[in-house]
Parts: sequence; C-alpha cells; structure tokens
Amino acid sequence: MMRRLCYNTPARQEIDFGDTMADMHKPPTVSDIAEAASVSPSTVSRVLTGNSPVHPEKRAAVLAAIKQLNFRPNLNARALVRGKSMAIGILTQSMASQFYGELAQGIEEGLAGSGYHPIFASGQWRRDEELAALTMLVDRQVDALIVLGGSQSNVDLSAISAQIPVITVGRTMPGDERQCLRVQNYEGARSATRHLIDLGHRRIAHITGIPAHNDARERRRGYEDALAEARLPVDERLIAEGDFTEQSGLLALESLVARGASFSAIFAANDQIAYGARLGLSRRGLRVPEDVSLVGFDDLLTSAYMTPPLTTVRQNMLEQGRSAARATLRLLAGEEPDLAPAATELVVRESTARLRG
Amino acid sequence: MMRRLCYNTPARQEIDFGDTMADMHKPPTVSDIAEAASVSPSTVSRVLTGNSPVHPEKRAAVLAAIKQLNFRPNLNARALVRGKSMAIGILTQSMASQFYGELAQGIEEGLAGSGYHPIFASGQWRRDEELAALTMLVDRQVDALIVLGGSQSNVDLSAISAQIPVITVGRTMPGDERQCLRVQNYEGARSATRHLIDLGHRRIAHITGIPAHNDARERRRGYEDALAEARLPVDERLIAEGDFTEQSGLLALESLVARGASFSAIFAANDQIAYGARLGLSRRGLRVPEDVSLVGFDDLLTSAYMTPPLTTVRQNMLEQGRSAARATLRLLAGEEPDLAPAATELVVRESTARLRG
DNA sequence: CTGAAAGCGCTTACAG
DNA sequence: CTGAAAGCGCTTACAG
Repeated sequence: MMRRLCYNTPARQEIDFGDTMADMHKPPTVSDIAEAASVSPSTVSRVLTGNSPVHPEKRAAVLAAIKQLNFRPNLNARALVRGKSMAIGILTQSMASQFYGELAQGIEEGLAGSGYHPIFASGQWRRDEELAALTMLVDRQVDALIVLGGSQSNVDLSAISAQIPVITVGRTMPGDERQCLRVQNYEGARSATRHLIDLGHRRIAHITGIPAHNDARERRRGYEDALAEARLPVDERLIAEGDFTEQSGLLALESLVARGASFSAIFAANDQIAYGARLGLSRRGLRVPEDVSLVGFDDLLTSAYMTPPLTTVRQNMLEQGRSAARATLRLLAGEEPDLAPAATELVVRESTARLRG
Repeated sequence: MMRRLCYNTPARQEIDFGDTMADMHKPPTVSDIAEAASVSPSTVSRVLTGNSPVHPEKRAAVLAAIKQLNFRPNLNARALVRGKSMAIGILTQSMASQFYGELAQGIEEGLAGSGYHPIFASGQWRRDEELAALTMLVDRQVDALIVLGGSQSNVDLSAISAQIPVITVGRTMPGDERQCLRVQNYEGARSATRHLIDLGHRRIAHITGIPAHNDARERRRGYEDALAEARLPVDERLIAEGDFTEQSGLLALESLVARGASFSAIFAANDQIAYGARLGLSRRGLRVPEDVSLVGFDDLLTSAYMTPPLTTVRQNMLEQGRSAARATLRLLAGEEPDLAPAATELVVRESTARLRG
C-alpha cells in the first residue's frame, strides 16, 4: 500500500527499507517454548541438553513447540551459564594468504564434528594487530586458542596461555613446547639444497624469507649447512633477501642478476618467492629447469600447476591444521596435546634438473 | 616438588599437565572491580560504557582496579544484555580458496575500526554444510550476515534475511536485490572473448565453471554472445566443462585435445582453470601465447606471476569485500545498503597475442 | 520426572 | 552522580 502511494517519491527507498526492518520479529526464547508446551523452562532446557530424563509426553510437546516456533537456543546465553563457548579462536595472519588459508582449512576439518567452532582473526603480520585480534578472541570467550605463526611477543602469549589452552603452529612458546607444532624448517631446507647439490649444482642461490621470522632463519641455516656438508662455500653474493611474497621473489632475482651473481640453481624460502623468481627468470630469458633449477618451500596447492610444476618442500599445511585442531581438542579434554613435529617432504617435480655440461 | 619426586615415573607428564591447568584462575568480573574500587557494579559499568557521567574520583578508582586486576569485559554477557553481538557472520566456501580468501580479506578491511568483527564459517560448496554454517552463525547471534557465493536455497536465505540483515556477494536473493552485490560476469566474459576476437582468433575454446553456478552460466553466455556478435559460430566441440579448480582446467584441456578440437585461444571461466589449462598446454608442447592465447577470470593475486603473466578479467575481490562490509555497516545503521554492481575490467598481460599467420 | 529459585556477567531504567 | 533492582536467555543444583 505504502509502496503504491509513494511509488514515485524520492523517499520511497527509505520507506521500503523501514518495512523490511519491521518484519524482523524477535526470536522465541526458552520461556516461549515452555509456555507453548505448558511446562517449565527447566523442562525445556532438559530436552534441549538431553542430560536429564523427561517424560516422553512432555518431551514430545516441547519438541513440537520448538519446531512450531522455529526455536533455536541462543548460544551466547548458553555459553555464559556454562562457562564454555564451544568456540576456538584462531589467530591467522591474513585471510588472503594461501599458506594460512590451507592451515585454516585443516583446522576447520580437524574441528568438524567436535561441537567446537573456529573463530578466525587476522594479525596482518603486525604485532599490534595480532595483539588486538588475540584480545578480541579472548574477550569473546573462546575456550582455546590456536596461534598460526606471527610475531607477537612470547610474554603476551604466555599471559594468555595461563588463562586458556593455547596451541601454536610454526612458533614456539618457551616452557610450553608441548603445545607447539614444530615444523621441520631446517631439515626441509637442507634436503632441498642437498637435492640441488645431488643434481650437480655448485652455485646455488638462496632467496630468504623475512629475516626476523624464525622460519626464514631456520631455512637459511638448512641451506647453509647443506652447502657446508658438501664442502661448498656459503657465498653472500648468492643470498638475496625476500619477504615471503611473490613480488619479493621477483625483486630478489633482479638484485641477484644485477649484482652479477652467477648461479645454476635457486632455493627459495617459500613457494610464493619461487613464483616471483620464476617470473624474473623468464623475463631474463632463462629457462627453468634447463638454465636454472628452482626449489620452493611449502607446496601450496597451486605449485603443482606452475609451469613447470615446482619442486618444493611439502609442509602439508592441511595436515598441520588438522593436527593442531586435534591437539586442541585433546587439551580441552584434559589430555596430552601430543603434537608430533610436522614432517617435511621433498616433492621433486619439474623445476629442477641435472646441471648441464 | 612433585616434579622432582615423580621425575622418572610414567605419570609425570600427566601431572605436569595438571599443574598447567590449575594455574588458570577465573578472570575478574564487574563485581570484582566494583568491590576493589568500592563502588557499585552499576558505576563500573558506567565507566566501561562511557555513556553516563561518573564522578572523576570514582572513575579513577575504577580504572585503577581494572588495570590492576587486568579486567576485560565478557563480550558474550554484554551481547546478551544489549541484544547486539557486534559480530558479523561471513559465509564463505573454503578457507583454502584464494578467491574467497581475497573476498574475506576485503571484508575484514572494510569492517576494521567499526567495532564489528567478522566470524567466518565455510560451506565447502555443499548445500548441507552451508546451511549448517549459516545456522551456527545465526545461533551465535551475529548481527548481520554476508553470504559469499554458494548454492544454498533462496528460501533458507530469505528466512534468515527476515531475521537479520543479509548482504550477498555473487548471488542474488529475489526480492532483495538491493542487498546483493552483483558481479559483471556476463560483461567481463564478453569483453574477454572480444579481446581474443580482436586479436584475430576465430576458433576460441571455452572451459566452463560449475554449470549449476550462476557465475559459470553468465560467463558462458558472455562468451557465446561475443562470438555471435562477431558472427562466429558457437561450436560445442570447443566448449569443455570445468569446476573452477586447476585440476578441472587440466582435464578439460586434455578432453579438448582428445576430441580433436582445433583452437588458437581459450577463455577459461576462472584463473584457476586457466592455470590448469596452461599446464596442459605446456605438457602438449604448446606455447602460450605463441601457439595458444589464454584468458582467465578473477585476477587472483598470483595470476600476475604466472609464466607468462595471465591476461584475465579482474574482479577485484578485495574491493568487493570492502564494499560488502560497508554496505552491511550501513544496513546496520538503518541506512540504504547502496551496493553498486562490481565492475569488471580486462587486464591484458602476456598470455594473449595476435593470431599468427 | 518436574518446577521454583538462583545465577552466569553484564547493562539499564528507576529512584534517589 | 549513584546504588539497588531487574533482566538479557539460558542451565543447574535443590527440593520435591
């Protein structure tokens, strides 16, 4: 009616909108169900939770009322009285990151069917944002926390860990190592480098991750140690700094070339860097793997579809996520977290080849 | 002490663990602060919310107690009494998807500083999981919902939309078009195809997305219409079905080749399909773009780093996410959502070239 | 098996 | 400006 009358007026949209909002009735509560089923709220609650016997007839009446009024319990209210929110906070770094996305997916899978739900918050690799995200999660009463990487201080983390269970992936809390999923960064990097050495490469470049990151440091150490074991020198001119992004890989490749470094292989600190380096190589007319062999780290879902498919160190983030989720569930059940370090595996595809000539 | 005594016993770890749990004191409440500051809980609440005057001295005492006891308000309790959770539910499809990840990142950015926080749940492209995720979000009392794609029924969505504000991205709710961010799938696909035609290509293959998806259908329609406008026939043998994954792109390419189709260009329904097709082409010894030109859709962050960098239709998911977030905020503020359709833009990179010869 | 009462942690009228 | 009271929606002893 209103609609008709106002058909052409400028205010039409606003009025329409008001109509929409007015349609929103407030949802039924336990008391509404109790009334409809002629029982007390306690009884409704009993059929809801199922942990107390209820006369079949009353149960049926309650169930009917629930269905009829389309009732759904308010989980926040339930959390308040039970002291358990059934939510697990996940601190991730960015929703747009493939790496963290796969980890997050694994966590979701690992939590599925447990009754617990993940709540994600991102730190954008910034200490202040990470802390804000962490605080928000705790304020929302999550029952446990899974922290994925990041750089917030151990002090903050330990303070939280004193209040609720915390599991970390890819970072360590001193004193709580049991609750930290360690990644074999060092081992993986070493085997990647050794793979290149085994193929006959002698001048192997390395593009690092963010030097402040533990992952990046350990991978570099693995690279250096593999060289040392083969009695190959560690040449600073063959090492360029990256920051785990594609762009940094491209830039690092440029800088390597600009400084006149000669190399027949590259070990990139992660796959994204390898993508960037690969583009840089093709811009220079260098073929992979004929002219330069390339190894990454992580094995992102898309790495198998690079041209050529990327040889890389698989972390299996999906499995790590599942593992972290399971450990959290165990912690919540009062059991040992039981977190075995995540094994790493070299996946040889087509971006590496025997040194020619 | 305990530790010492049990040093070598099998039960040691369990006991250690018990210690850890015992350290978790329950956090202080408003009443604790009130007591510590010698005021009533009401006054504590007043300084917390700041929307009622409080005597400076009492305020100072309260603030001191808060700091001293390290108090943080229980957001669930607050949500219960206020009837607002300050949470926005986001239904996404998969945490591991780059496409949805970028959308999610945009939403986070758009919500930043608003006081509202996103809560993500994924539907894994499955109707039942989507409904479960949606239900969970509503049960957790989110104040609004942003639905990213998906295939759950409009009935379910409308039912929810009648209870809380809903904004959708990449799907339409009949009757609530104002709250739906439309993507120019048709226009984008048409301009991508036209680009290939302008380069002289006449036999242009298309690898589709999931046929049940609206996006996929509209993109195909854009492809077909562009051909028709150029008086080019639509040849079914040049159309292969994909499902938006890299793998499906590879498979579709194989099937195209297997059926003996001849083509000089491919329009893929999204970038991931293009990645897979690109690998398939290189497996066949076909160069991009010298032998076959390739266009994608979406412009994922990594597409600029493909070799060669992919020509594609940019959707700008980041901006779409921000836009959806802003619209949600407006809806919550009782204003018009004001959702302009997301414009699409052809980004010409290096995977397309003029037809030779 | 069931209802009345108390309470989870907070906020908001209400009456000073 | 402030405290006592009531209440958000639910659950859990408590006493039948």
